Amino acid sequence: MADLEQLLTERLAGAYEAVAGEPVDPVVRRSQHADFQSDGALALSRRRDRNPREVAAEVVARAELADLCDQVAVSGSGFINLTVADRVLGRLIAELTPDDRLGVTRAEHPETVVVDYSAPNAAKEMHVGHLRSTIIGDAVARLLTWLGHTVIRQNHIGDWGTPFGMLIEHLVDVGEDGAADELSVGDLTGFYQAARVKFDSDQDFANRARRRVVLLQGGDPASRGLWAVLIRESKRYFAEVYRRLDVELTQADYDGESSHQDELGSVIAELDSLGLLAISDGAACVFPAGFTNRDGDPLPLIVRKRDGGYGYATTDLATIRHRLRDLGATRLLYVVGLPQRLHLEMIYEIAREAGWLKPPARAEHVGHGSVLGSDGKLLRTRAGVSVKLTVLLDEAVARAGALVAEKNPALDPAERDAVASAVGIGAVKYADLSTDRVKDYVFDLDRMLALDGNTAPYLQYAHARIRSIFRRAGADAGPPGAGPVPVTEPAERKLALELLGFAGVVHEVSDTLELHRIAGYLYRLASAFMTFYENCPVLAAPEPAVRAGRLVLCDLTARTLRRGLGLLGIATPDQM
RNA sequence: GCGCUCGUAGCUCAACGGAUAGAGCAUCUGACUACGGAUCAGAAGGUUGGGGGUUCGAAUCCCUCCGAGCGCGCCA
Repeated sequence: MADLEQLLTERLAGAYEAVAGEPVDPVVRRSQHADFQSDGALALSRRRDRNPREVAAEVVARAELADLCDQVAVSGSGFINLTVADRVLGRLIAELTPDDRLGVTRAEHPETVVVDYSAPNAAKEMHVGHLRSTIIGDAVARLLTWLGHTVIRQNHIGDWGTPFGMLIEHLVDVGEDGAADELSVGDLTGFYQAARVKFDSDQDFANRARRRVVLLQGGDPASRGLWAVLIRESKRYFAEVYRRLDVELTQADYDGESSHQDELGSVIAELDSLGLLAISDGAACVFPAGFTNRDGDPLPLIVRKRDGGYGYATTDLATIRHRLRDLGATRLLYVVGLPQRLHLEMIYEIAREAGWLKPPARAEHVGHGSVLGSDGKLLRTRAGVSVKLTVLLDEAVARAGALVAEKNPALDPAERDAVASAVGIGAVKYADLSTDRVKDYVFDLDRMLALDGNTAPYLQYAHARIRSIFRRAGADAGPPGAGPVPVTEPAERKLALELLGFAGVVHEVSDTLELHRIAGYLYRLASAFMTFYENCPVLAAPEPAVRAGRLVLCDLTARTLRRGLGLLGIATPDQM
């Protein structure tokens, strides 16, 4: 089944082409003034030097819309307004009902997509700075997976580099068992800070740490063993955070910096053989085209430091080469904060110059803004450090729990905890995903957990209400009607039209990755349902056919909310 | 200095180049003898930071100025 917008577009496109002698685009979109509108006549009239209204009238006369639209009106300025017939809405809703994909077709050209997200640092606790990448990346991965793409999730954790010298030495000091105890309680920050303090205050320790880095990077087995303990404990901790966040990142998705260390030499050799390498101030650099520094000189990416060591830039190059050459990805998504834009653009450019990144493959920076505190600055604790993610989530869930206990005291405690988690975590995620991701936003639990407006609890409540109808209806709900669904009331029409719009939104977002458009859609859908719910009795409908039809609308709404929120990684409890 | 991102109602945010710029909160008015009032209906609230330009049409695209945040060679 084609979606409604598509159906109307096809009809009108034919008429436009007949009038114009050439294709006209765009043709049909949703409208506040009617169900749909077409503005093609305006552009066309300009090209033909004709009155837009006359052009529109001619198009309408040629288009065969009578079987789809009750009403086709031409505005004074040349807009064509389309009002879809009730029976058509009813038929399309009936067709949509048995489709468990809700009208969303799989991608015509499935591809291999790498989604790089979350990327916390090993041996450090996750903080609010990791929140957005983790949530956005997870939603992107869920969405593209559902559309039929082969999605490779990559958690590029910071598990390599100079800090590990001091961390390993501290591990030696406290003993492996002691360290495991210390780390397993999730106090990674304490462990890191203890190491840091010693490094800064104890000259002997600092020297040991530096030697340890050399040993580690030289492949010393004992050092690697100790390093592995730190990584193992870190991953254990990350897994717990991901479980709480309901984020689909697993052991298999780790692709840390350490996993590309063996490739660095070959990356540099390859760049050198291509003539891309230059020595500047003793460091091996690549100067990608189109980048300049503050003096207007070419801007280098340093791939080998003066001391012979490698930095993150080289690792990033090895990683992008691996993803393109070995994994065969054609779409690389870097879900990383906006401040890293320049660095990533340089990496992409070098990958192009090296011949690794070439069409149809492309790399996209799915950049996002920051999480701010109520003062409008980066969210920090009073002590000035980043807020721990677990602290943030604990508070969200606790607040949600209090809310649930107040609003629905009858819920048994175990159920209440599950709902509190779904609502609390959902609220945090939804707040992040419901605004344009390039903008910063203020972290405000009061607003996130509000029961009115564009929030997760509002959408979850709409879903729970529908589930409640079906619980109450019980067995006598009967099977969904097979025939056309009666759609006559304004509230029914509005709801039906929204339901038919899901596929369009999902496909649009799969391209732009503007997830807030899905959120906006779901909010409109939930609002339309709430209005319907107030105006159109379902179980007490005047006649059986209407009742059955309204149950179909309810069912479809619940499934769309559930699926839509599911794509965003947000749970939908049956009651709350 | 150069670059990136942003600037929309009192507040938080929407708006594929389309008509009269929409929601929620806060403010004011209404609606519980119907399926969960965690709701719904209505009112009021705007020179889309300023100024130019392109276009039949600009919050959106281009230029410029103002303001905010962030980047710009050996950290990640």
